[in-house]
Amino acid sequence: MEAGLSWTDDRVALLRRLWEDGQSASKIAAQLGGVTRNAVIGKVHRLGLGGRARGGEEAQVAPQAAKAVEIETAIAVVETQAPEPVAILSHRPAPVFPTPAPAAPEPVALSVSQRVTIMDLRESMCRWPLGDPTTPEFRFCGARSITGLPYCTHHAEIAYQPAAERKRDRRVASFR
DNA sequence: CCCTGATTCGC
DNA sequence: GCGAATCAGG
Repeated sequence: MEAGLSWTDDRVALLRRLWEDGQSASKIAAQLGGVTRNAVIGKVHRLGLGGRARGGEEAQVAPQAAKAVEIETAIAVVETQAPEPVAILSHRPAPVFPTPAPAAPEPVALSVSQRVTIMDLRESMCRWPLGDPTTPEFRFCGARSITGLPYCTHHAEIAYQPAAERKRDRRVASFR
């Protein structure tokens, strides 16, 4: 389902854009998907884009890129620090996807939802998707993931339900 | 330990 | 051409 990942014209174009925009290799790799930061760096050099961040001294992040990251981070921080009204749990908005069965409201102690953009998502963070991937509001859970797994304890329970049990006790993972 | 890019070199 | 391994550094 995810085959043919290679340096197609559009992927190269995106790579160029992001690299020239000052994004780091690892972040670019994350956005491209299917490649490591090494692959990105290797490609950058082959494209002759290398030597960025040079010019005399060490220029870390491009101003505009820094600004963008700054904003993204600010958003993440705000959403994280915001009191996150516990009440919202008992009064949540309608699910994005149709919910066939009532599906138990998951009384789980969601306490703090990190919510991070792909920019801030790291290996040790829960990769459970939140929201519509096609919108800028899209986020990943971001909570501390279980070592060796891509999800936090909460989402791992949803993601890895025993086949047998899942058969009858099916619950809809409406990505919320 | 987290991260960064740079380089090498077998494939 | 590709990218893992490795290196050098913050």
